Amino acid sequence: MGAQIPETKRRLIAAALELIWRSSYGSVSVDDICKAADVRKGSFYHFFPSKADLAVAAMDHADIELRATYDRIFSPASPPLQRLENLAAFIYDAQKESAEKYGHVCGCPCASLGSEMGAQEPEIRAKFDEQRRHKTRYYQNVIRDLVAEGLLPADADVKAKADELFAYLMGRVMLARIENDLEPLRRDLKNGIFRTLGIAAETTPAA
Amino acid sequence: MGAQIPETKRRLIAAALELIWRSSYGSVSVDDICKAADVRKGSFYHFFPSKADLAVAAMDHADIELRATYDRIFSPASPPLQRLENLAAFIYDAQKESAEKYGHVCGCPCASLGSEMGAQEPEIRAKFDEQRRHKTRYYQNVIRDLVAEGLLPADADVKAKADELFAYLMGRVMLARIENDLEPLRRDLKNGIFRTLGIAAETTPAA
DNA sequence: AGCTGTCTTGACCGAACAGTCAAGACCCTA
DNA sequence: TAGGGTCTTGACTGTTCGGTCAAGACAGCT
Repeated sequence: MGAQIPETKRRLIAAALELIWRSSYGSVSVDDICKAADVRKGSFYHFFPSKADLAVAAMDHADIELRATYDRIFSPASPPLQRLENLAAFIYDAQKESAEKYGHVCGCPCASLGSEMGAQEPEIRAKFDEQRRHKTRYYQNVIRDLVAEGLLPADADVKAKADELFAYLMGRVMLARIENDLEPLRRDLKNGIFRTLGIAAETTPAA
Repeated sequence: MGAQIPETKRRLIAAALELIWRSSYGSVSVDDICKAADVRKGSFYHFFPSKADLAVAAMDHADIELRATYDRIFSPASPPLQRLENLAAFIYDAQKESAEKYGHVCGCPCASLGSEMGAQEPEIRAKFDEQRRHKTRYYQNVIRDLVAEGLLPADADVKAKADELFAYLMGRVMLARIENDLEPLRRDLKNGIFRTLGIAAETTPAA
């Protein structure tokens, strides 16, 4: 199981993810990635048949890195409303960190890659879809618990609500990147999540 | 006023918009655009100082082309709920048309460009922001009419709701592009708009 | 006819691009 | 210690990239 990824390959993936996240797939060359990873080009093509394959590996890496965090955010030990607040806070914090580190809000690398290259590289689209389904499983789980607690009606369409939540969050994060603006995430994201799911929000926007 | 844009320049803008919409900024070269517009490269650089400047002009063109359509969709002659239904139907129809014409759902060219290049080309970000503000003016207008008709409470935050609607629609359209899937637009967009604005939806999802 | 400004042309540039390859270094196992 | 698979290296390929340029075509004006 433990795939035992070689150090060089790991460095290439990490460098690619960082560079593509900051700018874009098309703006980052294989040479850029090799230089950032301190790896020669021949090694690159030893591990990856093409630049697009590395991009897919980078998407995978980004997703897998987040799994422990998502397990913590959606821990069944927390009440479901708390989990949603955790999610909103995490998204804001992660985007804020990217802005401080790279000078601008970086959004979601998988969504940006999917938008830029999904049509031309089917494997990128497929990887995005896989990750979308993976994330909506967390959302479905918390929605079911909201139903169980009576915070959502028993006949709520769990799958539909989870899909709506994914679309809402992705849109908000991408907009934050495009506009380079964290403020709407800080101010409105929590209420937006509640509204999207149909939970009566008692809170006012963050000051 | 009538800026009198030369035919050659017009062809370059149209070709650039089409090619970038289909694929992406980074995947389309100046040569590609020139070939599609049947224009020689020297002419290109006579009209545009750089590829990025053409992209901004293409965003402008895309937006201006839509203004008459938006005026029709949001005509004050229609009841406000009808305007929102018009909007949902237009978005679906436009995306469906792009899918039939180009083989896949193309999303919004300005959002894709903004995501891909906004960080590196400030003028692209600025143009996107200008267009976002322009569109939210339509949304604010219809929200005020919804308040006037008692469909929204008198103390509704018009600007906040308009911004939420923009984010929701952009997210939905970008997701349709990434996943190459029209179905959620057809099935859920109308209800999603109502939910985003806080209007009690009496309708069930489209079959 | 001559001038001027706008537009067009096609050849041209150096840099950057994705990708290749043969040769060798390294490490495990036999 | 010999062999073989994995990895590394750096030079290399042919193409394409965004952008430049000088020369000329063409129109409108005088």
